[in-house]
Amino acid sequence: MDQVTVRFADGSSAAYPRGTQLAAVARDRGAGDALAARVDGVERDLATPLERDAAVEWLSFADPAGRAVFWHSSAHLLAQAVRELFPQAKLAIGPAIDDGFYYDFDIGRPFGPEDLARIEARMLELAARDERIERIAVPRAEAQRAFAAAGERYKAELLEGIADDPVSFYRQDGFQDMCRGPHLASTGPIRAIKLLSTSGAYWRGDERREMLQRIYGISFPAQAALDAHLARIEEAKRRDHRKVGRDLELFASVEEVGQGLPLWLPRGATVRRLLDRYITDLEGSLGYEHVHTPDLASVELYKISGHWDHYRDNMYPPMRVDGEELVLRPMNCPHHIMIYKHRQHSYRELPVRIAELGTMYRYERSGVLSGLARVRAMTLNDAHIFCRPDQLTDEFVGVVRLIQQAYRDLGLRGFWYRLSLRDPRDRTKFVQNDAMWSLAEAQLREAMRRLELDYEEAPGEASFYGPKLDVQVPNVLGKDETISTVQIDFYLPERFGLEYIGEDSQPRRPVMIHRGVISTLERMMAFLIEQYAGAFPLWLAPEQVRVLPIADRHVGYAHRVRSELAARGMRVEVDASSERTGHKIRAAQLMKIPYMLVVGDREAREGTVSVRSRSRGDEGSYALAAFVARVVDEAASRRHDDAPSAP
RNA sequence: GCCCUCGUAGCUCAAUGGCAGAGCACCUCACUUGUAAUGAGGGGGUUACCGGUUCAAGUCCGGUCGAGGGCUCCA
Repeated sequence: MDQVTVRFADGSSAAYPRGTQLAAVARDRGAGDALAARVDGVERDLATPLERDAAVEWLSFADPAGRAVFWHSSAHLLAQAVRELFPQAKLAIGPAIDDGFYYDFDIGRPFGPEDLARIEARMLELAARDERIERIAVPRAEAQRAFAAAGERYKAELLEGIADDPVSFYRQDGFQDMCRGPHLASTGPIRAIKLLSTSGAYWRGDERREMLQRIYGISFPAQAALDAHLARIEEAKRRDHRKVGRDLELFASVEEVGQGLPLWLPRGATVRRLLDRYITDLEGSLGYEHVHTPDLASVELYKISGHWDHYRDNMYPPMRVDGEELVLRPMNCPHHIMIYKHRQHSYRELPVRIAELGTMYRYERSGVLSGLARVRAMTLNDAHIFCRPDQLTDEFVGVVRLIQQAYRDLGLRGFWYRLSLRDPRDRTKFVQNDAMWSLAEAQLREAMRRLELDYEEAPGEASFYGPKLDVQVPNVLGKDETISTVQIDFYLPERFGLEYIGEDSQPRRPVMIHRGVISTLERMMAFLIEQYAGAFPLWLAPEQVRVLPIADRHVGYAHRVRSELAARGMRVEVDASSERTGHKIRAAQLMKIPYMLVVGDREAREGTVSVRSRSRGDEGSYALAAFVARVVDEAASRRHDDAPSAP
């Protein structure tokens, strides 16, 4: 009785004849949607025979790992279609990514939109044939010969980086590609495909090497899922902060001012001021001291900090005046350090928390600029905490609590924590001081434990001077963005010779924490615009209430209503145009103004307002005083629970 | 910076190599309006910029600038 015992993820187990293929087990277990499987933790094709007892976990399209298999096979299908349509194409790499797949080709010319349509159509034809995908083992030498004969120099180079002999290939319908796998059992499940874009991409991500042509695509087991995905992309476009920023008159970029140098229009500047006040007040209540420092500094300051050596390429070149070399500051920390150094500090007064919404200038390469999200002049919600080593954990915990509070008020959700640590093997990217790193990393873990927060560790993602916590927030497309960051720094205190006087009246070295909570005002603005589709919660709305008089004779009463609200700090305008009420409502809705107050004969006579909410529509009549009280209260509560308005 | 795509009125978009147009917005006039667009009229353009091909260029070609999608970068 030659059997193997299989344990499944649900805890059950079953016995099968040795050599049974996973596909047969899946059928037997009713796991018809399995695309591949994890066998003892290793991903395998369903064609894999079971040769010994094993733990098996099915991977379907519902699992990230299953999707990766699906998209990886889709990438092979893309390569097959391109190879059939462009026989001269040389293949590079084609992995699955978070949202689909891509494949890099060298075909000696770029792909155009018509090419994408043809390739996509060919992929669908190939998938419909439901060809079997099989894994084959090819002796290394044979693969080398084949690549050389076909001129597949990229594949040949990839093979050099692989130690296996034989190496695995996957073959479908006469097309084959060197690949580790696993893959789908056949091409049939790939029923809906969309090729989304083409772009240039450097071979191996190295800008000194060949520029290849990359095709991005996505695929699904069913058309409905593809349609839903494309609808999400459309929704993201509708919310794009660059479009909403223009439509709602929040900010503008003009060529005459320069690349990456946006102008904040009055409405956008209002939101910016509100964010500035909000975070400044919150920090003030938590013991931060706000300062103002200049946007320029002597280049000497950055030579001391070490930034000049590490970061010069991203700084604007120095201006020479009166024998001095000045640079636009690319960060604020050296200025804050000088404020700390301005006088002596006792161990009793630490921690010192110096904060500033400081404007910084970074020379970003032109290709990376994007709306407000990536600019060359930006104002960072920055602060530097100078503390004793024994205070580090407490201070770190305090910063994380501050972040949590800000996210509650701003309505940021779905975020997670990433501890970015050094890669101990990379001796060039990180400051060399093993004891310092170990201590800092241990203290961060301890703080996270005390906060009872889950986090992921990301080795190699630390900054050069110390480990950090990044708070990742998913944007409209579900992609994570780093919004807040808390960085431990033992390095700059050393560079600048920072001190405090200890209990024993001897000088000691403080530790620094660099932290940004709401990122730069530019990036936070971009993020919030997209999150709210421009329909800011009442407390952040640039115009909170608009009064709509029915006819000219009601304009006087409308202004009285406006004054009552303005006296309570509300931002209110009157639409005194000669349009019909429907038109005024439409205009206010399109500007996403939270409340519209319709006032006519009845309201003027009774001292009321007819309230319309942008999200809930007509809410009926309110006594003016009652509405004022309600709306003032709602703004103070910073509620952000009203649904985004329809387009 | 590199690859590709794109650049027409404030916005969204038309215009086979053959007279630069529409809707919205703006201005004027009339209407005095009750919960998502009242009607009529008017102004607004070196078709991003520079050069070339052509009898003729928004359209074709080259360059520059800018934007977008990626690559690279993000201490």
